[in-house]
Amino acid sequence: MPELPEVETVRRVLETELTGRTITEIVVRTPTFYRPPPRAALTGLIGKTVTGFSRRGKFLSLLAGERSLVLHLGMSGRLTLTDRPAGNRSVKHCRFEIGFGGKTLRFVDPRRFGRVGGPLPKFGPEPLDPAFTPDFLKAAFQGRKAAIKALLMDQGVLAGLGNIYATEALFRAGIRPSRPAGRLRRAELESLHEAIRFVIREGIRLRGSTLDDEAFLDPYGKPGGFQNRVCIYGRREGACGHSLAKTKRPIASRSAVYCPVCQK
DNA sequence: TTAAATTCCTGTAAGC
DNA sequence: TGCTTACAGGAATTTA
Repeated sequence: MPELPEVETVRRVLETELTGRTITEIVVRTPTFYRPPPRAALTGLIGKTVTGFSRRGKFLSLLAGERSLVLHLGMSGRLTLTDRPAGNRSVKHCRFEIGFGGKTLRFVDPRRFGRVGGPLPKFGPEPLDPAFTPDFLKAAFQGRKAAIKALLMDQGVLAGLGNIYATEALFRAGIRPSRPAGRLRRAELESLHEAIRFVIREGIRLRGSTLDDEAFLDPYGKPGGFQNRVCIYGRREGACGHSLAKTKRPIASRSAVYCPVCQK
């Protein structure tokens, strides 16, 4: 599922491939989005030239001068580049296509959790921004009783972490996902800060993580490499050699995996 | 203010 | 084998 490193990987590819190209065609293939895209936001792009792509957290924005189009991949969304013309009806789960005269950008989203258009929500800092510091974590967690993992995945606290990178960062920092955030000690905040930056940087460097066949692929259709560096996510035994445990209760309504030996 | 629960959806896995 | 059920996930929304 796309988290910050995956979205950043997509952003870099699209910026390289599409900047300077002019949008010639918009094909909305399935009008049955969970949140239907404002048609005008899409069709208004016709004739505009792409000036770049930006990313905030897991949100991606296509920039075309004054106009922009916000995209979120949800959990199964994929942006695919093809040399085929738009309008191929045999592509399954294709929600819309943007034609660039010879190149086509497809938004394919089987589970329809993806979003198109609309404003960006409020975010916490980017993990690789200088504003993200151990002191920031201390202030953000002050007095909070919620599980640390829930806060790490709260985009309003810190932008870009999802289940995979939060799980990995907590393992590397030796902190159990169920710990109340406000009770972390200074040394733990420091190693957590370091661990978050490490997994995000590695995730970007390795072009995201592709954990199974249906998982993330970049716009060329290429898998990422971070799955080979994963220590506990999706594994039965941790990279530490210990067998992993699940928290009794889900955290932020999803199961949380940890190493009962290494994570205190 | 915070936090927990609910909702969207469908491919996959597990259970019978 | 075929059917049913449970589950997974991110974020907006609702409820406590």
